[in-house]
Amino acid sequence: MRAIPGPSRKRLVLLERLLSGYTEKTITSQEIERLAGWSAAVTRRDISLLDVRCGASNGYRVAELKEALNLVLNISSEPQKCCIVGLGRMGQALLDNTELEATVFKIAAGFDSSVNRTEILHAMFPLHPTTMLEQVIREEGISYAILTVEPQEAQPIAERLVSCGIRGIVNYTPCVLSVSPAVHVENVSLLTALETLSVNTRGQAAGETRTHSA
Amino acid sequence: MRAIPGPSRKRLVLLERLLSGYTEKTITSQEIERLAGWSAAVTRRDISLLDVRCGASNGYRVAELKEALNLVLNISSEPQKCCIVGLGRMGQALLDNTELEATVFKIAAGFDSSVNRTEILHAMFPLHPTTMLEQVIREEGISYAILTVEPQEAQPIAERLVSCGIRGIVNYTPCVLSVSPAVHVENVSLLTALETLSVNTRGQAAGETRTHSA
DNA sequence: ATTTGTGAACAGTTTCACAGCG
DNA sequence: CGCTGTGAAACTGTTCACAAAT
Repeated sequence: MRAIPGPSRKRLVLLERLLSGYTEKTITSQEIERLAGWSAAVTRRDISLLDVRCGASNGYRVAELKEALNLVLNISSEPQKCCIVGLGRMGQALLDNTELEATVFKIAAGFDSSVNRTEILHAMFPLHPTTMLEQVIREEGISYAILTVEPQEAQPIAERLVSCGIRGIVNYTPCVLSVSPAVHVENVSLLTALETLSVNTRGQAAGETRTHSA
Repeated sequence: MRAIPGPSRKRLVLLERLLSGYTEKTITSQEIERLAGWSAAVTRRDISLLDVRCGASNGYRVAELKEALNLVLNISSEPQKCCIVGLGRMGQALLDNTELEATVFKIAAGFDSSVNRTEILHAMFPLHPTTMLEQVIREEGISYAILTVEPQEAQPIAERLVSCGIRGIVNYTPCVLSVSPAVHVENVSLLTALETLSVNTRGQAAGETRTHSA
């Protein structure tokens, strides 16, 4: 299978999210346009990148689409282990988040530099002092890190995460992380998001009828 | 001034974040490449979209760059009002978040459908039952909403937010919101972010030496 | 009749390469 | 000499429009 271009990747993730709550048997590219906000043509292109060809005329079979999406998004096979680094307000809010319950993503560990916190807090998975970071990530085979530390810790911790082979970081800090090109970073801090919303958009660029980014 | 193309917008936001913690007087496009992960050439293009021309030779003057970025990101002038809708775990974590303290973004109200919560919780700004949503947003002139409600509430609340003229939504739910093209949505749910990291990237698309998205 | 899948045209974005400035 | 700023080229991504499929 070919590599999926950047913009399509983002849309395919949103399409997976969209279909997860969709109960009809089939869906047309026009219906996706209505629900997701990007053009039907672009959806047909995106889907043609998958290896699904559901014939024609009555739209895509939802079950088949979901399967193909799970495959390309890597969320079909084994569980994927994550860890939370930083157990302040935000980290704690994510601790008992039910959002990942029915998914392949499993939180396997939590870290904080305050031993106090790691001993007092309760979770469905073990909490460790940050000194154990490298050891636990390697032993558990953790792929993704959720970064919820204080800003001044963000860059040094990111470097440690990269050094022990993490594959991607969900960055809840407003810092820009300098990491090896091999490691993916998703910036999801409130401030970054608000600034992105706030950008002057007098005369939007083509193809951007609706701004929709993951 | 011309409209800023989509990809440049995202990078300019990250550049602003980057410079906020940068103490040198000047910065070169090569230094930005090292820190942010995209090419120096693309940075020079991005900056040329701003109306800064800082001559040549010893890099950009950081102060001048910051000013131009604040202008184009709309974060120079008056405070911009936000509200939090949904005061569960995540909403509460954002309540006393210090992240927005030194910024133009001010949280002006919080909403929850449980009156219990709005009465028990403490914040620097008033908390209201969700029934008051439209009235408070209009009266306060709130521009942005931070959506931290339960998934089943996400779409109906989004529609109410749009109907009372909100300009953008930071979406902490894993739902794809169907809203008018005029309203921007930033999807920052943990699940969406993890799925984006997880996408098969054997053979990345060009220009994507590092994945960096807001 | 409706909707997919795709070649071809178009539009947007990045890279290259270098003239010109400090 | 190093670095910016930018034409021009290369490339990526989107839209159009229609033949094929059901």
